[in-house]
Amino acid sequence: MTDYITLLKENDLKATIQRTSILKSIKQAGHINIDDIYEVLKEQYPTLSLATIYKNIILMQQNSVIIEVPINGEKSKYELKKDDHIHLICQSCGEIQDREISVKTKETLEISNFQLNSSQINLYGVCQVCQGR
Amino acid sequence: MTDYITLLKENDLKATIQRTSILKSIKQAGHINIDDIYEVLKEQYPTLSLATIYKNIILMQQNSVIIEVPINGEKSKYELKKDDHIHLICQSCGEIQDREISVKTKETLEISNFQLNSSQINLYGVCQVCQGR
DNA sequence: CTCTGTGCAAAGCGTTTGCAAACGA
DNA sequence: TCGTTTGCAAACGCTTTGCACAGAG
Repeated sequence: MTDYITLLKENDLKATIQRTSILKSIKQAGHINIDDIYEVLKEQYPTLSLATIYKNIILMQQNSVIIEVPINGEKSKYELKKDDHIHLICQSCGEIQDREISVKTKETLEISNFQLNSSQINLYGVCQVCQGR
Repeated sequence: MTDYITLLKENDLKATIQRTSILKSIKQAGHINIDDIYEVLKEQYPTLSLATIYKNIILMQQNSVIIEVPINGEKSKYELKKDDHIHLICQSCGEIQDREISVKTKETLEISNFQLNSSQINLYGVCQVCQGR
């Protein structure tokens, strides 16, 4: 818990129970959308409102604590901020796995005349578990 | 025009003026969102309704005539269907450029135990024009 | 103690739906 | 002609807003 408090303060945000809880639910799920955060947290905090989640998701995005993951045809999910990475999105079960962007891949993405800030790589397919069915 | 009629029929869709016009506006813009399609087309077809555009965008997506391009923090744009490619998204002017995915890049994205269907690569940065300011 | 954050309810908007009339094949 | 598509208006559902109260620093 303490680590989320620190994380928030480092990014100029007050540490409230709502915010640390949201971060906790994101961390636990890996990638999660707003409705699911609400479902998870309202058990523990029955008075928590969706509006609060929306406000904080926007805020924590602006302050680089979390990152939006837009997914084809679905509501965006959110993940804790970390270095750019690849998302393996299973079209069968919906699971999202993270993979490092290899040095080789990075090199091949250096495009002349474009000053690259961040990269978003989503690979859609079928994960190992679902292949075994 | 004829080519859009063919394109639609090849994909099991009736060729209506609304549909060919939508495709024309997408082609011309390269990447465009629904509101902008509406803005462009209502000049020429004042009775065209937003509902019709929504219905057809969904339909043409399902029938693989067009592709959705989800963009961080913005409304999705749409492009004519073509092979997977890279989007260079300028965070300064909003322009989107397409680039081929090189064979080298493709190779580095072959991930074991994942059956890859399609890839979505968005690179956010500053385009050449905007760098020169 | 002060200022920011929360929760609730209402407002706002983008998107979808139902249906009669128009249209494509 | 027959089944599909369109346009309109209403309905819907997600997201945002305003405000009084609670809570963090």
